[in-house]
Amino acid sequence: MFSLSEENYLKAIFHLQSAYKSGVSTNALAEEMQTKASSVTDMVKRLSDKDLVNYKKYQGVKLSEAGKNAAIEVIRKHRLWEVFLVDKLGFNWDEVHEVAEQLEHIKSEKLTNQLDKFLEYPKRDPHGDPIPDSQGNFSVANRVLLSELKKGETGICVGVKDSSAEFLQYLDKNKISLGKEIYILEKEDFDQSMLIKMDGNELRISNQISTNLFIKTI
Amino acid sequence: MFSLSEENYLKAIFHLQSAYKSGVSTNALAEEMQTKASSVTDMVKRLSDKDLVNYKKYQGVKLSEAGKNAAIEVIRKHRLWEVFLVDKLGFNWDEVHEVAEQLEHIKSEKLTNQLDKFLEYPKRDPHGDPIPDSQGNFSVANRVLLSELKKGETGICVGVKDSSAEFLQYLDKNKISLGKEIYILEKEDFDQSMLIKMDGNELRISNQISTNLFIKTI
DNA sequence: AAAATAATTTAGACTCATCTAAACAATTGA
DNA sequence: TCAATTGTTTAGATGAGTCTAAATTATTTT
Repeated sequence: MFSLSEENYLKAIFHLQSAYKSGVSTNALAEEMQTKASSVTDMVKRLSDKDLVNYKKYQGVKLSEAGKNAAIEVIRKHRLWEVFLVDKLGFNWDEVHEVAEQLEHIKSEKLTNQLDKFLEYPKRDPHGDPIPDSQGNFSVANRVLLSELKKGETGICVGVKDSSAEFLQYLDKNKISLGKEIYILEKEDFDQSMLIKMDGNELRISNQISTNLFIKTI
Repeated sequence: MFSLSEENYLKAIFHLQSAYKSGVSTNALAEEMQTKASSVTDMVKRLSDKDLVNYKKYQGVKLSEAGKNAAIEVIRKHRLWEVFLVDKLGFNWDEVHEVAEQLEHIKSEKLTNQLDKFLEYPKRDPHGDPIPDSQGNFSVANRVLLSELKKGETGICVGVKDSSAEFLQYLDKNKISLGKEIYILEKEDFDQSMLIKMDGNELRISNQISTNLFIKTI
């Protein structure tokens, strides 16, 4: 079994690793964990002693197979609990993160698997992220950022990259939600903003927004 | 907010306090917490500094109003999660304790109250213990131990005093569950064992069993 | 390629929660 | 009542996880 802190580090390394496709640097991990580089070095050594990561001084850190499995298990629990909170307890998608951050550390295989069953084996969490199954397998999404679409193209909103409450509330306010069809009317060259059509209405979207919305093209 | 360890101490003091109706001794608390007396003294001092307990050297410890409220909140969460595990996730009543011990520390008022609502405001947990409402109020049960009934009396099984897996499994094996009607056919003077009638069948019950089953007389 | 800068690690300290061993206080009983 | 026993507290140490400040290594710049 791993400590709460160890699990959080493994999760953070997993996320950074898939974002940067290489060894994760101490500073990047410190930034992600909201802590100091020296604390990261200490923890990374402990994780290395437990063979959860491969670490060589000054060369960043990578998850071992065991570390990766542990990280995926935590992510599975996090996303299942998010589905529970939204679907069963009536939470909004911008309210679930902190609570799921706590629930993801509950240790009981039976709990996780029964929850999965109770929720009818959901494939994605409320933000469109894939949920690993009990074997740790999950679909790597066939999706692109809205910012990559060109004028005249259409896509369906399938996920968010930033799942901060602020961004999600912005989306709520503009009635943008998963499953919505979006058509690109115009795209400005100088600031990358776009004019989109959704539900028959026109809406202007900044680059900051379009680079945080995942789209499935149709 | 309180730490996991602080919450566990508050809960333990609450349970011992209502059992012994006076200040809780260091050794009793050490026994309940499965730790050493010196560790208890340390923690009790910290709780006292935070005004969660009243403590004077060598005179045991009592919960303050704030400490009592915190303890009740933890107990409320513990029992609500137990209901969730049994009613929604199909756990047996002997499997819920350790998981609920973890879930009871999740901090989110909204979560607790929405869970309560989702479960339709249950009054008792799977072991028959009362669940405090969001104001901390709960019915102090009008119940007696089975061992207190006399020959010829009848009662309904409403709770267990010992909720260890071993005891609960014994009850399962003998088809004793909450709601069952029990009639006392015989009571032995020398060992306090009793012959009971339940579901039309006769069953011999040792004193150890009858002192751990709560009954409502009818 | 040496100097400046940035990234990383080490050293030493802190808090929380625990422990053992020793000291001290309270209770019991001869 | 005073000695023995039991209960409780203190002193000092430990491990996890964190911090600051200083030292070390890597990378960039000139």
